[in-house]
Amino acid sequence: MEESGSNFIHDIIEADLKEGRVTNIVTRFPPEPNGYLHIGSAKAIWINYTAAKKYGGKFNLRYDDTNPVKEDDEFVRSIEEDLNWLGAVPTGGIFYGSDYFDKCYEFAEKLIMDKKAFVCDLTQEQMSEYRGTLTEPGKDSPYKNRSVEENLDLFRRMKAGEFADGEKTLRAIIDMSSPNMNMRDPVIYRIIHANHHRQGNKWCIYPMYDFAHPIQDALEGITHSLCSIEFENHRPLYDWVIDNIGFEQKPHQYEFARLNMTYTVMSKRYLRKLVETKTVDGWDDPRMPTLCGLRRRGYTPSAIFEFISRSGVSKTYSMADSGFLEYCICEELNETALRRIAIKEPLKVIITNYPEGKTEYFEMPNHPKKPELGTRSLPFGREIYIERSDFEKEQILGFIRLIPGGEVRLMGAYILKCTNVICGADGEVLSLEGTVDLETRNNKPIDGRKVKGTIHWLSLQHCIDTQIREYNHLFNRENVANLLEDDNFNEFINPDSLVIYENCKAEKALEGAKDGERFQFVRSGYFTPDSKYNGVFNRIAPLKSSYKPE
RNA sequence: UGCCGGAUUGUGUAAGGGUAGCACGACAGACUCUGACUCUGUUUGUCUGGGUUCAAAUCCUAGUCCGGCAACCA
Repeated sequence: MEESGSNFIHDIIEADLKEGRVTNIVTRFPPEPNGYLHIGSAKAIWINYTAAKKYGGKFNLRYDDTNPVKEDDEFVRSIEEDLNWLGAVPTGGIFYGSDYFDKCYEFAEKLIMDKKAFVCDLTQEQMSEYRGTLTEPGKDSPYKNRSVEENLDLFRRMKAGEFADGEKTLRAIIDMSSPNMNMRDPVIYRIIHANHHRQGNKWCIYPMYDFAHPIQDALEGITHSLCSIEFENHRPLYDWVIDNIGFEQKPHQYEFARLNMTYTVMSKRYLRKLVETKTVDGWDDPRMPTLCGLRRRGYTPSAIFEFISRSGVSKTYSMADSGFLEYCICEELNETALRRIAIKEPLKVIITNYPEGKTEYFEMPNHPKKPELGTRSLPFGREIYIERSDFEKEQILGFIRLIPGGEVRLMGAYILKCTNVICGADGEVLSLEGTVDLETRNNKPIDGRKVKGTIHWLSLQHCIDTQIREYNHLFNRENVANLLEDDNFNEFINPDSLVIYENCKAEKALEGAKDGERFQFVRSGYFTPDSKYNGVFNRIAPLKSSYKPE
């Protein structure tokens, strides 16, 4: 992961460094272990990781696990796996927000003693009423004037488990008339009698994010706490906590725009829904924007970071073109992927002028522009398969493939002429007959005639069976982020987001292709073996085509 | 009718008083035993109105539009 380029966050860091406000940069990635990481998480990782790296600082991973009912070890493991895969090493260490619960508790008591927090008995409904609205100020809780002693006693009894969930909360004393809702005496501790994935039953009171996060940042010596725009309104509260607890070294929060992409959703809520409704084949479905989905699809961490890096960082609401992500993986794979032949919809061709039982071998380059990547030999025989779409019964404007009586180059082999079309009763093409020009092995036709098209082929005797899965946009609308409010997004699901081809043929060299290997299937796209199902190749991305049928 | 942000070509992002640049896309052409890759060229932009200035995307001002905020979620 390179730290090339710059953005407004780097400008801030450079100014802080220059003015001597900070010396050692420390950033952090604070995922809540309540779901799988997605490409938007990768953006947050990249921003934090590269900011620290560029300025010689540290990058922490911190599981933000302050709510026991939502979090799970399963997600801790998946986050770890995804981070490993990305190669985002937490140079500053791995932490858990819940490991700071003792500290949080201590600071909460301090706030009480400083008359900056009180125990409130209001129910959730009541609190909502007291809070006011966006345009009207709230009013003070009737419990706001409890004495320090009473508050301390009550808070300790909350901790001791004397009260039921929701019976009491600890609230910061700030300002019920603040235009910022977050400052209207926000709850900082609530009672939850639940088993915590890491703390077990040690606690029955848990700090809220707004209280815990600045504390965690301060304790870890985070200098720049980078998060997405939605937390912008929380910054005053973040600063309030830091100031009122009295940390000497103050971390500062800065916000950037989260990643949105066309034709997909990024919120955990909707991703979960896609999984739960079985719209997709799990969190790692290759159509999902999750990191495990992208991994299974065949994307590389480098392509993902290239995409994020080149997309830039700003505070402007934006919608990244998912075609650009595809461009980034193709750009990389064009350089690195070995070329192979696979045929999605095979059409048999019998070469009538080629001896029965004869097999000859053609050396095919593994990469057209990189001879150092070697060659493999491809057997050729009297019966071959070609791609059904490379044949047309009639000449079509702009079509430069095989037609009856026409010629086409068999890639790396001879020029083939179609001499006969065998059709079924309904006119469907069953197979072809043809002849090859034996003079054209490694040669252009001697009579100088021009043969424009080149198609790929496979010897019927020597190929293996396989299945190919092509993936397209999950949604049929560019912007689905705003269209899902009514919860029935089924009508926006692209029915062709997964297309399975059952009876495909592939060259022998593809047999036993391993997890994580990526190939270019010539004239088709980039593919990788599926990690879940044997004998299946997933299409990572198609090759571009400038062929536009009229 | 509240508060906080934001607005630069189709998309994303630079330039922060001095020639609006880059990438992707689109279009046109060259090359090609992958209609890929590569190469060449073209196109389109500073939200609007005022103001300051020799000079404004940039500063001021008034609007407009967009995003976020009323969990004991993060």
